Amino acid sequence: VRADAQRSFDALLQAAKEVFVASGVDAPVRDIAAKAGVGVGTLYRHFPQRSDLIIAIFRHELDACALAADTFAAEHPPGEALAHWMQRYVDFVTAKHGLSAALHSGDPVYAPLRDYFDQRLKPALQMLLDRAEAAGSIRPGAEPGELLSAASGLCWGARDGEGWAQARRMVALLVDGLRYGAEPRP
Amino acid sequence: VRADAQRSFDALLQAAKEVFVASGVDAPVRDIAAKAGVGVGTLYRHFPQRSDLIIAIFRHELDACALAADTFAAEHPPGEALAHWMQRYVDFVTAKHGLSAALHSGDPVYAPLRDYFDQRLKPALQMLLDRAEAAGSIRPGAEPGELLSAASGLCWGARDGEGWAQARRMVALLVDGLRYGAEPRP
Amino acid sequence: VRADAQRSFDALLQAAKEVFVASGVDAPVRDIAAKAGVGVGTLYRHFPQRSDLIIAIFRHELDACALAADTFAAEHPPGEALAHWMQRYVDFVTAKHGLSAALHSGDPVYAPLRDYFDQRLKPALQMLLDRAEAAGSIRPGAEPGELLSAASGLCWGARDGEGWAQARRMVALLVDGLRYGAEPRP
Amino acid sequence: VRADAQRSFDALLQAAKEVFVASGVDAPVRDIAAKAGVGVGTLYRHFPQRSDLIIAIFRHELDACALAADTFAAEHPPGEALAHWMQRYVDFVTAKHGLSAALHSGDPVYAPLRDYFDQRLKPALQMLLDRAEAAGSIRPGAEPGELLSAASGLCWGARDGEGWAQARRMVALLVDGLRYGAEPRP
DNA sequence: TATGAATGAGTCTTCATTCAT
DNA sequence: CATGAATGAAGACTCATTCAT
Repeated sequence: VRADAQRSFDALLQAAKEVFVASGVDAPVRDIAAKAGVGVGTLYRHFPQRSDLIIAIFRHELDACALAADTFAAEHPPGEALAHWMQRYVDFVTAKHGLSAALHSGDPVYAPLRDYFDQRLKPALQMLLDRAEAAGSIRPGAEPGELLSAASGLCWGARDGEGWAQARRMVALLVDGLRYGAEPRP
Repeated sequence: VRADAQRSFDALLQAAKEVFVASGVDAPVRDIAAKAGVGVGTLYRHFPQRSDLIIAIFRHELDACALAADTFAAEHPPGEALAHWMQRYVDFVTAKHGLSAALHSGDPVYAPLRDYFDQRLKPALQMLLDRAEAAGSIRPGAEPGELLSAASGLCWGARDGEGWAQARRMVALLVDGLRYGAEPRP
Repeated sequence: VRADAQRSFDALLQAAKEVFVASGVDAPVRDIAAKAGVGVGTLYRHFPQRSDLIIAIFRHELDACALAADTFAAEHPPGEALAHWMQRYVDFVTAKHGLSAALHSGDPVYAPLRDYFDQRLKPALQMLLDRAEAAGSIRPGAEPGELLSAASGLCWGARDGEGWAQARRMVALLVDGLRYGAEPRP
Repeated sequence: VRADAQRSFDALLQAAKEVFVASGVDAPVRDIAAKAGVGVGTLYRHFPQRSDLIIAIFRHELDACALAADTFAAEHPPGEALAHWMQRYVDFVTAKHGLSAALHSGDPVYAPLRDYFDQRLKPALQMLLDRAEAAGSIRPGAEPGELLSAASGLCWGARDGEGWAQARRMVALLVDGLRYGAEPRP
């Protein structure tokens, strides 16, 4: 009995993703189960705690986001790579609507999640910042942790397409702030 | 009986202020009524919507913040006035714990709160933006509503002193973004 | 607003009495509320804990049982007063079907019930034991808490008249056990 | 495959024994299966009804308890044999925590169990009573069925070591009651 | 006008039982 | 035959909101 479980697991993950986007991370458990086409018992079997589900979703997409940093770094000039990745991060955060709220909640259950977040994304952004700084595209002194928090904040409440577009504009503005006062090098 | 009503009103305002700080703006209605020493019915009489209560609490300081725009405009060069006021706005938002959460929640219950917020602060910021733009301190096209939302978002989770300092740094960075690409005029 | 509450309170008490007899003290909260013709919220308002409801039902007769100790002590010789009261206690327990079950369940929900039970009946029995012991009618060292538990246990399943008679015989036997080895004094 | 089935059967019996002691006869089915190291499906195959499992366990231990009567009768004086066996009976009942509840539940599925109970234990206790009575260690007229019920009741709620000790003390007290008023014979 | 009692929908969570693998 | 995943009914509890007093 393996295929069933895997199918349920995947369905739950997918359903939770969608429901969290639509209703936030505090959405009723029953809604997620219903959307996945399984009983609530099945949800509880796979994810005893709500945070288990959140973490499962978060890790998956978070990895993809972190990996994108390398791709962008390889395919774009330093300054553009940074800007692009920040937009990519916006997509990640807005898609995971409410997950940053969980991250910031201070609840100790999310401690591992915070650690994982820092562990994966901070180095990725740090790398992009270093390259952009070395190229003189941005001024020095940017702190990756702060920028990630800030960008998350700028995505706050971005549920619809307009909110997403606004978040992208504001993050672009933030990146422009990094560019302000930079001394381009040859 | 008019004095009673006024007494209830004041007690509710004071109680809500304290409860919001302690438990956030989503605190149970009953807790607020209990702290005020009145029945929940009385609370609903004075504040039919939760947002009415929130507005009542924040109105005074929100007004003060809006008025500060004029002061800064009179006492500083356009670009600096804008930057200073944005920091002033950070102070307001971080002091009103949970306010930005309510603003961004998207919950229609808070619609009146958003309306009042926009009605007071948008014009104030618009004026500062216009002057800074006219002076060539910032590039054109900035949207006050977006900036207010963004700055609120940057204050997300800023409970302690460090969070406040970070919020100020990030808002300063955002303002630098506005400066980036501007063409200074004589 | 007093008549409503009283009406609900009484209805709940009456309903709970009937439901407990029919389905035991673990009957669904909703059943009791339904039988009383009120919402579950009303039940929780009056009786936040299930044990509060049980206590409310049993309190009156429990008090009467405790008071009987004084009466018996005044009207009978120490040894007989003890024996009589233990039979009185049997009547109380057998009449309150399910009470001892709740008392013995070990469920922390019933802790307040146990406390009240101990608070009322332990001192009453202790007094009777002290007097009987002082008179040399029973041997020393009897523990009131144990005896109450034991007598409750002996009433287990005593629903009909025969069960009641048997319970009385067994409790009498237990009291005889206390008498065994006593050294009568003048 | 026959050995597998037998192994599962035995494991389930042993596991159920332990789980019933720890959590009572209403313990989750899953716990028993888990402790036995088998799936719940296997449990249901061997014991379609919960009562089937209870009965299977009960009979085994009940036989051992009944046989102990002969052993005690052979190795101790009549009065002591009775007292000892009653304590042995306490051990049996407390070990089978909650089984007496099932026995008293009135559920017709347990009728054969009740019959078997009476058929095995009543004669055993009757024999001990007869011998003790003949020796003048106890007064005449004791009814084995009542005593068994009573002793079961005294074990009510005896989950921990202290409860067990108390049950033993109370049963000893009950036996002392039988001794009270006896006329020792040479 | 003030009160707070009443309502009941909404949520979480557990677990006996079935059945696909 | 064994497994354990899936199911979903059942029950406890909360709290925003209404309305009788």
